[in-house]
Amino acid sequence: MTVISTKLRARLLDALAHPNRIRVLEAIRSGHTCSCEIAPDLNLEQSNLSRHMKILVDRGILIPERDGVRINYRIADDEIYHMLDLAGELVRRAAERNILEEETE
Amino acid sequence: MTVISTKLRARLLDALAHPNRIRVLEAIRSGHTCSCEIAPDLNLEQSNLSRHMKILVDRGILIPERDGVRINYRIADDEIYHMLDLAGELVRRAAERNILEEETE
DNA sequence: TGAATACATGAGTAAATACTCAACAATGTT
DNA sequence: AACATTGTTGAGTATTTACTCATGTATTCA
Repeated sequence: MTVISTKLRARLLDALAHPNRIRVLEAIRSGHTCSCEIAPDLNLEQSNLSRHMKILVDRGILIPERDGVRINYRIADDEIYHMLDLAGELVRRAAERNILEEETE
Repeated sequence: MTVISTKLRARLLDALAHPNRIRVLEAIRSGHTCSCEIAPDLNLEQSNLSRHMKILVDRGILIPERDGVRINYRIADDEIYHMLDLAGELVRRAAERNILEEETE
């Protein structure tokens, strides 16, 4: 079996490791398709969002498709959402553990 | 349903988003338990590794347990490995997509 | 052609990150 | 107590990141 590059995995995880990029992906998940919708929705500066989108595209997470003046984005792989859900699950369970640990201290 | 903090999720993902921290987790997965084994195995400066371990512990990913002079680490939640596997899967599939896209260009 | 809309980018800045070396702290052994 | 082993931490540095403001580019439509 092939060893998967830790570097590429780190690059992927890193692309997801920003609150605003997570929010962008959730926005796309819930139906938004272009920056022009996402920017006001998330209250992000246009140039700032553009740079976040570039990161998500460059890392193969989003696929851009021009449609007139706008650029619609779609997720490259639905498993990305699985990743975000799993991260949420882990955070939830970590919080539970900490509560339990405090109780037994 | 509760909205999971994007900030906490980002912090978790960020903790995993470094090649050496991924390698550390793989080392622990494969049976290593303390820095004294991991440092030479991964060829990392001891103080550097110590800081990586601190990040993993602080973010609730590893749990440290003192045993004499050494500190043994164990994974707080096995789903962390699931996360790393999923990241690998996503990277693999992204690479496949790029090959296919190049062919159709 | 000129205006409008959507997006990208250069320049500058502040903060965070990863790393190294040297010194320090904790634990166990003789 | 002296020493060895393991791990932490302060200081310094280089690089990267996120952000903003202003400007530039691409596309559409009047």
